[in-house]
Amino acid sequence: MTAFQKQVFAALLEIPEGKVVSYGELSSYLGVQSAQAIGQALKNNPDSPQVPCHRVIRKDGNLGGFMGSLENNNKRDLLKAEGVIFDNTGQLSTTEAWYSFPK
DNA sequence: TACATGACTATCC
DNA sequence: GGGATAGCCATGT
Repeated sequence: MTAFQKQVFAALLEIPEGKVVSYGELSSYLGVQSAQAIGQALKNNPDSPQVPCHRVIRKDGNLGGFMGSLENNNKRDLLKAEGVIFDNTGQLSTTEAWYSFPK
């Protein structure tokens, strides 16, 4: 568990229910300029049920590759239950779900 | 220590 | 507008 990962997860927990953030925004918030670093931290997610890693999506509104790695299409429904609507192609259907970090 | 990889993004044909 | 390219940072081998 690196300090960087802790920051990633801490930031994730600040995301209110029904909101999502992009890798880029998250990385900027943490002070780095690499969204891939975020992905690395997330895929090593030690607390998968606790950390809402499914609230981190690509900047273009696509869920990204983690969806297939996890379950099937249940993630979309899970997010939908939280208020984040995706269409059947895995694209974010509403721009109102985007969350901006206060920093 | 050095090189390769990735759940990404921005730019350039 | 869509595909290819090159930076980007942290990790793992």
